Amino acid sequence: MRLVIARCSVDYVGRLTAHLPMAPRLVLVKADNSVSVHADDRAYKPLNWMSPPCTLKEAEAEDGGGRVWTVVNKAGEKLIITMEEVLHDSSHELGVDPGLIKDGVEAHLQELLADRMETLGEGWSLIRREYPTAIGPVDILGRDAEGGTVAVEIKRRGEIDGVEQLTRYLELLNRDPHLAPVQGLFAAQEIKPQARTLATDRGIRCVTLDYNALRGIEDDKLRLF
Amino acid sequence: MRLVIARCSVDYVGRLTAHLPMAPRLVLVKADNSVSVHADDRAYKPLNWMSPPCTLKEAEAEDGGGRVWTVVNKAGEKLIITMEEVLHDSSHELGVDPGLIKDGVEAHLQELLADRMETLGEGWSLIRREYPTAIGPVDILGRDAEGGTVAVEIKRRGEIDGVEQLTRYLELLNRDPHLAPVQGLFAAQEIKPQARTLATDRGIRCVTLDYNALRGIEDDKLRLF
DNA sequence: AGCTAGATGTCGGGA
DNA sequence: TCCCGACGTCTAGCT
Repeated sequence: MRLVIARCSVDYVGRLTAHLPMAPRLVLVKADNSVSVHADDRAYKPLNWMSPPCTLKEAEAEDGGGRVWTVVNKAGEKLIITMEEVLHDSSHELGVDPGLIKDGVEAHLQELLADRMETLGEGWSLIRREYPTAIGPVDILGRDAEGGTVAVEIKRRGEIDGVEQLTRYLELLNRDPHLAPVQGLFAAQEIKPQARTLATDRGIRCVTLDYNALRGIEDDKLRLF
Repeated sequence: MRLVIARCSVDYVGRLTAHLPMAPRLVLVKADNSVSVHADDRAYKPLNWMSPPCTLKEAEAEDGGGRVWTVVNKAGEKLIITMEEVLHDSSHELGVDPGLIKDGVEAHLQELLADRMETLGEGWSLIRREYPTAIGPVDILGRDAEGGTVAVEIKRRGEIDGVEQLTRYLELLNRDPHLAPVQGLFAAQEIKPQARTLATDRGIRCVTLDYNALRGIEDDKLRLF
């Protein structure tokens, strides 16, 4: 990891064309040769960057007044950094990162729900997770107390495109005489009003999930063993 | 801008729960108090971060063996960084960035197409760009050679949600007796197979755009003046 | 390698 | 403020 603070201008030519006028910025070079240019605001997003795999070439400017970095990737996208004045330049060995452990994403919600179908409806049971269809897998396919089929779409945040997605699945599943009629259920930790309206209009039931409660139930289960 | 290289562990509790085991990393603190934690790979995305506005509190660890940073935002999301060993710590004044100048984005495609409706179909003409409807503006509304109305949705990459969007517009526009029947056209530099299938199934024609060719035509036009 | 769907998406514009 | 669509989306997982 190399940290350079420099007055620089930046040009990117690739999927679009972009230019940054001369100003002091942080230029970050990582072990994989990737480069990012940061201003002194916004945590997440660099002003400009080149993702790996890419190559970095460092050269003196023609007028001798600074350095020019040229970063190129396979697709021919190019990032050119012209440094007028270098204020800081240090390198550090970090090694490979052990990586991030996440909890609470959609995949996890799906696991929890599949284990506790009865939180969706009394007497409901699981047929299978990731039920395959021609247009992609349905998050959960289940059976209600009367033996009817239920297709469940799970989102962390329920928005219109999630309802559209479920609608497409339902249309397809309802063509299968073994399954039809298939009921739709839209489950999310938070459902946007527009999504709820659209779902209700299409006869799709909405359920908001309490992740902590679900996890709590799971924790209780684990505590029994 | 403050640059810290440290052996640290990180915990995030907010929209999800995430944990990073103790390892050497870059911790970046920007002038707006935002914090990001970077490993030595991937240019774009930090392992963990807190977006502004947020507050940063620095304290000694209870056992005196290091520092603990607590970053909190309005929503109560929390990022906790425990530093066991600080390998580098420097601060730099950068000032406000003059900002990025972009060119060649999506809006440009729309401009180009509006100017060259005949590339979409022989004898086609423009009614207007950003034609307003109750659910948002249609990218281009035009007329075909027979005087029929055409709604055009433009994307750089054509995917399913773009087809859904156009479908909603068409449904609405077709309720207007002055416009109906309205034909749909899905135009993009690249159209994904699933999107093409869905569009075709709904009677929406697909067109792939050649940005360079369109721009070339425009350049030729300019060269006349 | 190509494709699909998820994301702590982030970011900007308009109602 | 919320809502919605664009983004050099990025990224992981699967065919």
